[in-house]
Amino acid sequence: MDVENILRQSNLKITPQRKTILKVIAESDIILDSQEIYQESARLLPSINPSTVYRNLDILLQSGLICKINTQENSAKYRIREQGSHHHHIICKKCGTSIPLDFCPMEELDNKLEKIGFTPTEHRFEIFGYCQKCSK
Amino acid sequence: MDVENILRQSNLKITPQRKTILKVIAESDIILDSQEIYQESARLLPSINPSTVYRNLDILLQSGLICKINTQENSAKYRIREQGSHHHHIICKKCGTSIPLDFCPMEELDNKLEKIGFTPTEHRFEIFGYCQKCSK
DNA sequence: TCCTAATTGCAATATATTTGCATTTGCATT
DNA sequence: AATGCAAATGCAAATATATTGCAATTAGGA
Ligand SMILES: [Mn+2]
Ligand SMILES: [Mn+2]
Ligand SMILES: [Zn+2]
Ligand SMILES: [Zn+2]
Repeated sequence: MDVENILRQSNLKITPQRKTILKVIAESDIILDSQEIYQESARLLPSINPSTVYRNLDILLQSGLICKINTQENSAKYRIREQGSHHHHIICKKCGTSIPLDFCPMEELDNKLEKIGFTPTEHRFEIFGYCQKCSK
Repeated sequence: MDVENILRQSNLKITPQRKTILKVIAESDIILDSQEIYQESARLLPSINPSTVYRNLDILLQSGLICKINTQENSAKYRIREQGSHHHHIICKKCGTSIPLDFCPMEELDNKLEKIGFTPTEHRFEIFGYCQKCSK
């Protein structure tokens, strides 16, 4: 689906700025920080302002369209959140409910692993416990 | 072991500032951010300067005495790195080498899980791949 | 087309962290 | 114990990152 319809589906107003920002994030094959998102957006839409980028990152996050990754570096990174993409689960030991997570620990480790020369191929991450209903 | 000997073991000069900073991190039962580490250090050693805290956090990190955690919030958090404490592994599929990690993804998720009312009891995190030797 | 709330740009502000530099200090060596 | 010197510190200034108030603009439904 194209950026415009994705925004419509989330009941977000369609503005050139918002479309550009989401497009930049969606079409990047690497995770980007706010600076990079601003810079690339400004290349496509020179009049765009950093505040607009920050504000839209918040809105897109809240709408669940993007994910925020906290890396080793000092600025947060963002990536598109595609349904059906790689993800992990929280699993309730009582009722079996499986809640998908929008967080993958690998994203924070890629730098570190590269430094020690380790080439990851698979990983496993699962959280077990009790969901809200079953903890009561 | 006491803070002074830990520093000596890592060939770090022993200064009142460094001792205080490490003590604050070591004796806290929660992970602290740089501000909190500065504030608590300043309570014990009023003359200490924020720059000194930042510089020492870097040095202690490099020496492997503390771990840096990247949380959802805007500032990094730190905790002591105790040998034998909870940790995860990187595992080489060829030679079987198991490398311990000083990173636990749970630390970044505790806030998020609490918000959705999930009470975690166990978790699993493992990375598989090829170590430096075996990738060649 | 009109209306209104949402969005934007801009400048000011806030917060977190880094850096240059002069001074002080830990500690190895005499 | 005195000396020498690299390492560490304090301080102020600089950077980097993110937020906010406000007036002007704009999207999109009525
Ligand atoms: Mn799933
Ligand atoms: Mn182990
Ligand atoms: Zn994953
Ligand atoms: Zn863990």
